[in-house]
Amino acid sequence: MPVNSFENYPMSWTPDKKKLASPIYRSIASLLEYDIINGYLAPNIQLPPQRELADYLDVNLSTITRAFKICEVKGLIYAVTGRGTFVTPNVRNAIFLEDHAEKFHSIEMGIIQPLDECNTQVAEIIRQISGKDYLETLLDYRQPLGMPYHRSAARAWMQRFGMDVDVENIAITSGAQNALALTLMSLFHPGDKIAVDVYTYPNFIELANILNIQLVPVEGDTSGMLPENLDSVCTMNSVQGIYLVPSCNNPTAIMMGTNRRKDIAEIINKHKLILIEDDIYSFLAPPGELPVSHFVPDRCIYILSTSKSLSSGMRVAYIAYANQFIEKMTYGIFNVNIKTSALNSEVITELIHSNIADQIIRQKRTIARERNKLYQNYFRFYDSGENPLSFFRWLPLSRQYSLQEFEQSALKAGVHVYHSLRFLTRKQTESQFIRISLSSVHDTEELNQGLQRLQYFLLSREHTNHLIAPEITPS
Amino acid sequence: MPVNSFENYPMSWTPDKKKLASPIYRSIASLLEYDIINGYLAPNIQLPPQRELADYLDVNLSTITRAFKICEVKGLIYAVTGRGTFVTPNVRNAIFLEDHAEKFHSIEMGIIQPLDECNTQVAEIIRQISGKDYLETLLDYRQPLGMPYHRSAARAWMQRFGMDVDVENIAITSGAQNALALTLMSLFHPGDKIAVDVYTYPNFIELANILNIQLVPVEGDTSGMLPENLDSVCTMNSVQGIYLVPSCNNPTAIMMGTNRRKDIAEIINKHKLILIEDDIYSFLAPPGELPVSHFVPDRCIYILSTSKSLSSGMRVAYIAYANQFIEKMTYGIFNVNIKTSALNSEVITELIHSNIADQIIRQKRTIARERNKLYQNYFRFYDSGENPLSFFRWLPLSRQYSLQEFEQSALKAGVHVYHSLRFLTRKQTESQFIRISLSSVHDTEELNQGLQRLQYFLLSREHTNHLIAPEITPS
DNA sequence: CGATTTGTATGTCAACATTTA
DNA sequence: GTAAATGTTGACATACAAATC
Repeated sequence: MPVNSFENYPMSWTPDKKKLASPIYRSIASLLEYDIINGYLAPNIQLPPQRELADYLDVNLSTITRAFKICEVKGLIYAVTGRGTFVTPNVRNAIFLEDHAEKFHSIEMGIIQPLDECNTQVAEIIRQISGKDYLETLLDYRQPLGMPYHRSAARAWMQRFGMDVDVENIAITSGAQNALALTLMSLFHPGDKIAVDVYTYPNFIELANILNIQLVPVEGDTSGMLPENLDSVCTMNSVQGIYLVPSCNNPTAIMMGTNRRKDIAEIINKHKLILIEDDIYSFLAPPGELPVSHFVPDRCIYILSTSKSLSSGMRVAYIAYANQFIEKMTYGIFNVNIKTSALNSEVITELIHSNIADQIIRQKRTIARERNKLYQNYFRFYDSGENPLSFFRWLPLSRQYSLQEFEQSALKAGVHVYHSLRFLTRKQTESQFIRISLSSVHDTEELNQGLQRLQYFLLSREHTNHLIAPEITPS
Repeated sequence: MPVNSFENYPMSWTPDKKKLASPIYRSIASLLEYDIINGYLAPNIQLPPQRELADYLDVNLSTITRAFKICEVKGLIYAVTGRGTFVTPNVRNAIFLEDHAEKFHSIEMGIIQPLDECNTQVAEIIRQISGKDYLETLLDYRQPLGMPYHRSAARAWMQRFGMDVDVENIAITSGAQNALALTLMSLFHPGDKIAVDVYTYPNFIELANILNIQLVPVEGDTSGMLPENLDSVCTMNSVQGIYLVPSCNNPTAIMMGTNRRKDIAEIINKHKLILIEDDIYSFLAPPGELPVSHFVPDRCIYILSTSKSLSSGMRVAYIAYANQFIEKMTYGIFNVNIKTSALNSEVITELIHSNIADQIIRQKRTIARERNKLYQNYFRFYDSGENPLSFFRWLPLSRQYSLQEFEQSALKAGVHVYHSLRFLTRKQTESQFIRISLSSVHDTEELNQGLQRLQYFLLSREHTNHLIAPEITPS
């Protein structure tokens, strides 16, 4: 091979050799960072192979590797063995709850709002509480884990979803995301590995990134993550934990059946994993289904948010933890939150005690059923294992798009949806999907319009004959 | 040098050579971690020099260095060039807000409650808000950083304390501890170093521990941290950040004067540090004092909690960040909290707009003045630079005690106070102190009794003639 | 499917910096 | 104040692993 290949095929980046100072690797990293930040290197452009650059600069290959590593950690570039190193396009996959849709007069089917129309009942409860004479006792600093009365309500609410633990193993947190953050901080270390579904909740991906925890994707089937695959992944990888959303995986809407839950639990025991079970959609699952945590009571963290089921604005989630984690979780809660506002927690407690919580859930299930029926007028469910009441649906695309290009075009076509790359924990990407939220539109009429627009948009884009929705029934 | 020196002086740790598998450095790190976690290596014990261990295991010196680095990042060991490597003592110093005092019929002068008697006014505001017809709009999922209206109120409140930034640079968080957690997660990496006062806020110490961020203590004087020392520490250590509580350092009560603030700011600029300014006690500082952040607007994180100043139960803090941090902090807030409850934020906003906030602060300052006056009937201020309105005081002890023994004895003698070791960020401990909270007792009468008990207790313990409070004036 | 390209991981060596005697 | 002890850093060589053609 010619040593001077870069003379024939000029390199995309040729740093000035004279500018190199000791330490060389830092020097190279700074030059690269400068050129990327100032736009001399366009997004997605391929950098020269490390060996070529090493040759060109007369330094060792590893020195380039180290320089690139610095920039990779900063998120400026990404590298794939065998393919090359590329400048990162400026996207992160966290989903923000801004109304992208409004800006374009688009219909919101991207983010997942929890049918906030039920908030009238919550407002009513707040009014009631504010009239109580014990109001002031909710305003102080004590009880970092939650007031005993509130933790009892949490226990009762958990029991309703098949999770039965002692009050000592329960705490109140400021929402599910907060509970996840606490859990990762308290029980895991940087570099630890957690098994996840191939497609999983993007904010969990982001959180793991921030805390330098590695996610190991595990393939699944119609019933969710495959026990055999989890087993082999753990055998090869020294995995410490597993994250599951069994009632309705976000984004695939897959619901884990009882047998699969037991099988997964067995592998969790075998490899002594810490189970992080995010049961935020338990209220959409068939009543009576037991959580995976039920089968591994000694190694579970069970998170039951009330944001989707009852009220998003209150920011209250319940978390249950196995005995072995009590101390660490207590410290974690204290060191991240000090505590969760008892006023908010009281509101949820009252909802539960007054049975309004049950009403709200029934209401939400009814609306979800309607909307899913409407969805099926346009597209069919992708997988037989999907939760039929899911707030979102998963639709395959017939060919490959770029995330940004696809979402932007859809937005211009009047619908806000999310592309599957936002949820992907693996590098490779064979098939592509979109996630369609059914719960953020204001009413059925708007949903109908959104689905129509989406169908039209897809028909125009997916110009292969292999159509995504073979049995489209125009409304 | 004899190669077999470890035969003469047996090494404190002799891992089994046969257990080494490839990769060697990871293998060694695991063995070490195992032995520390299972107690085979006592805290503070010195490990063999890296060279000895390399000799003993027949591996390269750098291989040991790498193995040790892994354990150091995990916080298991710490190393000092020229001195050696040691097992980290795993003291947890977080202070829990449980009522230790009640159990012993003791008077609470340990934890720092924020004079919660002002909560009647807060309760009144909650009642008002619950009657408003916009209540429901506070209950949804949007606006992760806070509603624009709330962020404007935050801006106004910050301006009152000398911090003037744009609304775009402000967010609402769920309390100061939460803001600190977000900041450390978003802007720092495991292994990074942050300069702190020798004695500092214990929950910050704990948080740094959890996130594997190292704290580097910097000596101070009557006016707080010394710029020269900060400078030299940064020159030697590659420090990335600095944490300050300038209005009233917890636990020393030291208040940083204007000139010192400017001088520290200069060093922050010189070393390009990230300033984390925790201005929770700004309402106790002389009006008109400018935050340190004011002098380093491009590298500051300014945290203004309302827990101590207005209402602890609402869990609302305001955070301002320099332009360069906007993106990272936004992601951090979203990934840890999703958002802070708008209901709580609305309560604080209303307190600010209705001027009740000002009233509360005036009230708290008056009570603090009284209580400090009472304190001076028993003990004198330790340092001339202390904030005279501080919610807590700092009292030197004349000899060395063990933390637990001292606090327990005091509890039995009827007072709950905290020993200085809880706040210490350095290993060595020459002088000892106690922190005395003045703001958690119910009234002046109770404080009087508590101080009396404490004085009596100290007189009986500090049986050297060199008394801590030479000019005690019995009440 | 096997050779090639390309990035990654591990171990080694030498120079350096700080602490202590 | 110098020498010894001890941890840190930068750079390199080699073997490995994944992607591509």
